[in-house]
Amino acid sequence: MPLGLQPVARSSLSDGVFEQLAGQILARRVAAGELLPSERELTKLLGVNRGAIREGLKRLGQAGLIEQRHGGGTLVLDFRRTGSLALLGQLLFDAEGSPDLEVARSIMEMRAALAPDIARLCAERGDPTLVSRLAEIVADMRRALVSEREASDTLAILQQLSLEFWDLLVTGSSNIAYRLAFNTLRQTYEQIREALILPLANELREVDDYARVVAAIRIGDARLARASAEAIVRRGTEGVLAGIELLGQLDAQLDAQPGDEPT
Amino acid sequence: MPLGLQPVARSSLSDGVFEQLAGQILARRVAAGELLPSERELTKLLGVNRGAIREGLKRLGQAGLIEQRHGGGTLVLDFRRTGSLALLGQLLFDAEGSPDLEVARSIMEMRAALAPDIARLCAERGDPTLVSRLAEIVADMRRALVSEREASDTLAILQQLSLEFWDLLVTGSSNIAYRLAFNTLRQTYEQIREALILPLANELREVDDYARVVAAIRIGDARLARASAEAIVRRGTEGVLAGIELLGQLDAQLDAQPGDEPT
DNA sequence: TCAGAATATTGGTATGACCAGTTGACCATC
DNA sequence: GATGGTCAACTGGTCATACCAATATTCTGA
Repeated sequence: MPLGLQPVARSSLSDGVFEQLAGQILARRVAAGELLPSERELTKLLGVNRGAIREGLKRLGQAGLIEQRHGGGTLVLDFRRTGSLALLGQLLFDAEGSPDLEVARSIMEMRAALAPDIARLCAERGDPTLVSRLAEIVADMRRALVSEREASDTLAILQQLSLEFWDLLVTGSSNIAYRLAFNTLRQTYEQIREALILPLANELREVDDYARVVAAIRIGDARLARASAEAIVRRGTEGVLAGIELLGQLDAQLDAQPGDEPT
Repeated sequence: MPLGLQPVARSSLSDGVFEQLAGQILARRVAAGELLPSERELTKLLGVNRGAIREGLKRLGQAGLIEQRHGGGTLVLDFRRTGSLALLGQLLFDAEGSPDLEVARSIMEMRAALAPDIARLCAERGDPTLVSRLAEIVADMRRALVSEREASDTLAILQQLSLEFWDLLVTGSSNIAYRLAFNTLRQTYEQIREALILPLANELREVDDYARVVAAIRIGDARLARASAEAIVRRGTEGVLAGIELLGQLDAQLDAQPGDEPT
């Protein structure tokens, strides 16, 4: 009885420092080029000791949001020029917790651009054991489709299998940049995983597409692998873009009868 | 008289902690699943106080290399599954300072996959001011080509202009994921910038290709923009892959008469 | 044999001190 | 007026020490 339990989220003070400051910067409540309050001031503002402040600031620096200058204060950078891909996760949700549709769209677009090339490389370099493992996943997908679960359960399972499928492909591509980018995209993706189940339904259900990719890799046909992978992600991209379009129209309607003022 | 001076490199102790530990982990001198020495031990091993250790560890955590568990030690993660794209820079050079050709190849492949889609989005969404700025860059490239500099200077200038060209395109694509990925790739790219000048020569000199991309964006022809961008990066990718091939053969020859033993 | 308590170890937090760069005001010099 | 030096007041960087909180290990007694 797994019960779907998860480890209780724990977070340190420095995590809180990081998230709060990152949120402020990404929401442009502090402009690039300005100075952050000094570390000693931040201890008062945030109510934690200086060590925690510094740990959080180091993370902000690594994320490309700030630059600490000995004696000269902490400079806020323009994250659009210096920010790292890891910021996608922070950008996906605004302060009120509602997802940023443009960010979601961006992620889907990047996925659509990378996936075909990943499959291509996989076909050029892929090894036999990889192919058999991919085939197993496809078989699992087929089983999930014909099982007598509820439709939403089936989709969730397919989504999980699909993730594993792409994970294997990325590994098979032997491209460390793809591997690392995939890690980041996946982490971000997890945050909106459930919301994407329905928009991605058309992509997830077309198991034949996945089978075509596997077949192409098996015979080392890079061009076919590429095209087949493109066919997969196209369905999903279309679904998500359509969903975003819909939500955008909804927002527009809500804006016609505004509730609260922006800051 | 600019003299070609650069800001003196400075680095804090926690930077040193980060780099040393990251280097060890990325070089697999500590395996995933193992525990790092405790913070108190690290203070002795590295000769710095615990605050600096912790700041460095926080950065390692953000980079996806470790996981700190209250009371349970610091776990080394498998960076291939959890590492962020920002690690590319660390991975590009090994401990002896020689570049990892596979990493370089990965970067070029990712670039080749993203560039066409960036141009495509740019054509779909690009605004007129963008086009005029792009046209200026192309004009500058033409000027650089016909000027009477040394060939290497010309290429360096072209390389710089090319970077600005792509930077503008990325901005025009209105895709935050591309933007952030570009930042990271660019930072890594800077480390081997000079070494890439010659392999990229064919790409840099074909200014007409760049002009075609601009023209396509101007008329909003996404398909043409995509194809033209692909033509640009293909030249560079081929050049670099050929160069890597060459170096690989060289290494193989050197390995035939080994000099020192691996650790 | 094994639950449960005691202990050691680990990361998390707090404080206070001092070092080391940066900045700007002020001033002497040229 | 421009230049360079001095000084005080910041700022981030480093250090030592203590204690809290969670986990791992050992010991103990039923």
